[in-house]
Amino acid sequence: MSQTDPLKNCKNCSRRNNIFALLNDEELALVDQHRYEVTFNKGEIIFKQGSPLTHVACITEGLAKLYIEGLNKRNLILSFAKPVQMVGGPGIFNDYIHHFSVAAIEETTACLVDTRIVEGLIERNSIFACDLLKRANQISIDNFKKFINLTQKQMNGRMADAFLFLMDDIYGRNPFILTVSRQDIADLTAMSKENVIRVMKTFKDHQLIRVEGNLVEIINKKELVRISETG
Amino acid sequence: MSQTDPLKNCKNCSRRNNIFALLNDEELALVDQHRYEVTFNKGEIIFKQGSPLTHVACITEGLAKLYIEGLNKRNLILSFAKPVQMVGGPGIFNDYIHHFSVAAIEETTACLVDTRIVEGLIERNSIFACDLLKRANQISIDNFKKFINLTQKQMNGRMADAFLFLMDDIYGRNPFILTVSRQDIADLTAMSKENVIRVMKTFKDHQLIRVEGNLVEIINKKELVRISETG
DNA sequence: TACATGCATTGATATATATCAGTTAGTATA
DNA sequence: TATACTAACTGATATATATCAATGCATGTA
Repeated sequence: MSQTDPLKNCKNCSRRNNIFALLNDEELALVDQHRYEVTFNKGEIIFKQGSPLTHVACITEGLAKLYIEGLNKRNLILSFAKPVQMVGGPGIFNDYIHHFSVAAIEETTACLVDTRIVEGLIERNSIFACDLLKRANQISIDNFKKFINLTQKQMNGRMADAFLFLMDDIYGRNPFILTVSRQDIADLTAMSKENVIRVMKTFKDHQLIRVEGNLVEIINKKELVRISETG
Repeated sequence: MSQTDPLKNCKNCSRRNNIFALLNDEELALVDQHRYEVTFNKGEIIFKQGSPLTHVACITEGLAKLYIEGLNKRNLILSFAKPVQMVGGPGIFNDYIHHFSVAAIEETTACLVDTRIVEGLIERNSIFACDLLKRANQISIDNFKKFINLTQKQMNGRMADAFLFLMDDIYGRNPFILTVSRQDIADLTAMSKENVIRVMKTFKDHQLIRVEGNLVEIINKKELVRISETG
């Protein structure tokens, strides 16, 4: 499955985030010297909400979830991170605290880069800074959509959204192997896991999706989009 | 009410956002040359969601609401902007579209600054850029709290939050004159206006708040905080 | 004065969703 | 093999919340 790519250094890395193309060789070498490549087992925490923010992560393999630990042990999944996404934290330039947790859903490899290095680059390379600002803005825009999803749609609409999101943005293929649990989908859609199962059943009964174990296929995308849009 | 401050130019402006202190005289003069001071009547739209983003606004007087226009004519208020807040838009560096609307709740004066000027400053002044990034990050952090409020608390908790927010962050005094409508509070807490009224009544009955017309006083802040925290 | 308009309010009702209790099935562990 | 454990699933019930319909109460307007 994975290539025989040694990921030896940032300059030749085939799994690096686009943002690093904005750095010159010297800057890239600096990043390279201050990164740690770590592989996390399924279920392991990469960043823990409330802990000091010392590194940002660049996911090179696997899949991780970004989630807020909320009230009464309930979580809210903000998003997932797959290769080659960068998972920073809004704590940068602020309180240097992680404001959400990140955990590996599958076995996940990440390069951890010292935030001080990132900050140095922001200060000396304005193109890099602009790109980070652009990314922060894009996350904001995505959050607006999520706000409407979660507060103005009911369960069917939220679930339709979730499946379209998983297919298009996370797994990027149509029959896909669902590596996230029902509870994760519940945390993503802000509903109970029981209702996740129930809505999945109605989607199955209405021939919108096909579910066989962990294999999920979107059969009627058009209708799912309609459900997602009408709430 | 308002000072005899002519707001003549950015350099001497007593109502300018802290971020402009990071600019030198030349940069500040550039901003000054490309700003338009406009007063909006109550109810008027300052920025309209979906329209091109050409300017950012610095509120110098009054109060505005930032809201997403969602499904079925329902709005979600993200936040309010009072003096001396800057209201940009995450569309900067992205699609140059407004992703939320901004409307005056009271008569509101704002300086509109060309985004191209702001972008130029970001590129040439890294301290300015870092501060903007910091602000974008802070908005993200605030949004996380909002996510938990809206998805994991029920009506009483959300309303308690709303009143504490209005007192502490928006009006900044205790008996305060509520210039936002019941519908606005509904849009802020993602509930129906009828239920806003009902919960306000129970808060009144339990001696948590005092309401007389538009005048609201928080009587039992401690209990409101408790309700907010327990959901 | 009479009328329209918009906001605040109230009560009755419908409904979306969570919770609880329990079953099943698959997987790991002793 | 037996046991424990977790995740998936199901049905019954409780409850939070929205919706609907109506009323009052301002404020402005013909």
